[in-house]
Amino acid sequence: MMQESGTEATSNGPANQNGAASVEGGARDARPRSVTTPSTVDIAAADLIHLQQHQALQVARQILLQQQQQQQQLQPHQGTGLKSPKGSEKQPSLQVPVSVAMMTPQVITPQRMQQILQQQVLSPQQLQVLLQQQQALMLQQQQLQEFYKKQQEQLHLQLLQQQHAGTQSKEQQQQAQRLAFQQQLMQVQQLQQQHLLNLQRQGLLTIQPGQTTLPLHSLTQGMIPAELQQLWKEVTNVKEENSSSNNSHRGLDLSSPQPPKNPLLNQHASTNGQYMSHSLKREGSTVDDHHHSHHSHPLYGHGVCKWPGCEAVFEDFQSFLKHLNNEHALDDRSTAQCRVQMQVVQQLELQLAKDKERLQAMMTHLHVKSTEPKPAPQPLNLVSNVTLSKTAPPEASPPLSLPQTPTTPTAPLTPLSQAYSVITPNSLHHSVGPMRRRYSDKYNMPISPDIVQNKEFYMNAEVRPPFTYASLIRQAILESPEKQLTLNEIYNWFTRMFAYFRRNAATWKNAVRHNLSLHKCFVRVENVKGAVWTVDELEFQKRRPQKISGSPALVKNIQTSLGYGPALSAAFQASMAENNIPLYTTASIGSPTLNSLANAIREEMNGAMDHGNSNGSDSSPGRSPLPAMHHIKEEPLDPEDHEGPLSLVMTANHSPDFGHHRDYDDDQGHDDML
DNA sequence: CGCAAACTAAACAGAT
DNA sequence: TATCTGTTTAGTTTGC
Repeated sequence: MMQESGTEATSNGPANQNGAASVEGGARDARPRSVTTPSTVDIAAADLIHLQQHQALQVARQILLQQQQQQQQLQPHQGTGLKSPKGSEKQPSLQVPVSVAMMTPQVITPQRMQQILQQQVLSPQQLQVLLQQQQALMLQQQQLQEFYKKQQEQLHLQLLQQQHAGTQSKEQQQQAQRLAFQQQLMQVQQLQQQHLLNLQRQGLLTIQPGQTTLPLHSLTQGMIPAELQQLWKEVTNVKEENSSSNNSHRGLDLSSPQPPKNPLLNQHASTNGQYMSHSLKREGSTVDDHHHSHHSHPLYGHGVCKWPGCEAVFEDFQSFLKHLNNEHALDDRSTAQCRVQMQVVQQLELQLAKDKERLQAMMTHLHVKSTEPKPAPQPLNLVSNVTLSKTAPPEASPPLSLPQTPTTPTAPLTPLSQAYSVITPNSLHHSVGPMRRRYSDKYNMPISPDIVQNKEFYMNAEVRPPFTYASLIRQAILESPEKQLTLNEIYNWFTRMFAYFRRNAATWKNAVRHNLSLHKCFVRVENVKGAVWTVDELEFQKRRPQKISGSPALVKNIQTSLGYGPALSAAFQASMAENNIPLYTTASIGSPTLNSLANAIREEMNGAMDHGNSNGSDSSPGRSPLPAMHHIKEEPLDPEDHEGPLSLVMTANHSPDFGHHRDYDDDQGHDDML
């Protein structure tokens, strides 16, 4: 009885209602028959990014123009252009790219929010979404701050050390400077973009062909040339100040050729530029060390100098350091850059703050008490307090699990969101919500990449993971050193990895057992101390193909992924590497989606694809792979042991969503299993 | 609508 | 005996 899961059931559906657009379909390619998603838009994620970058460049150019104008007065000649398109520098005009003009960037203005609210009464899920976003924003803010601090530190160091370093070619510096601006602006924009994408993903924000809402506004609007000019002035002043102050310290600096211990640098040396994506530090890893810069020197990664505008490659960190000292000595430009960046960041923060306030107000208005007044990164908890009239259903209990809300349909998201999900930082909450029972097969893909990446999320959020039990069990087993686990260990894995499984133990444990027995891919092996379960990968893979061939949509997805996947991921990787912003790449927010995508693609290719459509009929018993090892459970004739196909779609967007937290059931939660 | 897959519940049996 | 582990069956939900 308790289960009554019944909960909602209903709703679901309407994934597409709001104008969600299908990213995939559109732009990227015209798949033979693209999916059904008719609709709307098609702004491929990649396009979005490009667009933004383009805009960012434009903005940067404008800024540069301003600066140059000023500089020119001082030093008439300066030349050389950066790689960027010509001319930009000389012309005074601040041309705004058409694209920018068209976009009329706007963020989610209060009005927009209102619209959303009005359109559909804010459903609990939506609220959750909002809350999550808010959290995300806060996180981002924090990261920004960190980043900023680092930059400052760095700057300071450089100032001290290199004050004396001769002034090298101005031109070089100028170039670097320009690029630096561009990159930094882009970085900031990306931040916003993330936010936006998240919103879009949630369906709260819809992008339509005609009207594209892009985050740029903050830059284009927030930072108008005039402001920048002002900034520049400030900067120059500061620089002077610095230089004067530096003089006083200079003696010290000179004495020490190498920067006084810069922890950062030292550490980096060890990593030697290796840029590790901490986003998911898989296993061991210390808890959150992502803060520690040692992970990645902001200016050095992948053996490349990350100094804006500089892409020099270095073998070792030492070389890089030299380069840094020589080529990027601290001077006006560097200082200026930082200053500008500061401003930009501030602008963004303001923006974020505003949105945050809005959210708060909204929530308050809706009687939702958010626990998160403070920007604590605590993921997912906010929601907990939502006071919904709903009674917590035994099953999904979380307050949120509410039944239906059109917006965050179980069915995960519209195509659009799916597409985006691939690109956006998954970490942020996929909207889960309601999905009560099962998520479409699409989510059954091999979760490994995904699960790992969202690990923290699932560990803390009582969100039902969008994977089938079979997938989860497989994951648990594969993660174990021996690739085998006892039933109890599997249980433990579930509870450890998913907050969701800290409750209703009887139910899901039963399901686990059921799955173990039912699916051929799980092989029971007698062991000294009992029995352990292993995974017959072949069997597991076997099932996937069926689904694919079966559903056009899935097929299409895969095809898309395959077709563009590589390109996309490559592009992303490049782009990420390029602007790799510690902010984004690092932390919990992680943007692993790209990796996820890549991994997913890889997996799919390996598995599913090869079987391809081959058999739609079913598992051919005959050819069943040799029993890999262990004895296979003898199942003479199982009626329907056909395993389910895990569909492999790589949509990364499961929709987990925010967490409800544990406060709820904590009490009963884990104990049962433990 | 039918089918297949997944989920939930539960009965049942053997092992501890 | 109680609990755990495994197997099965049945009913429901969901997506295609």
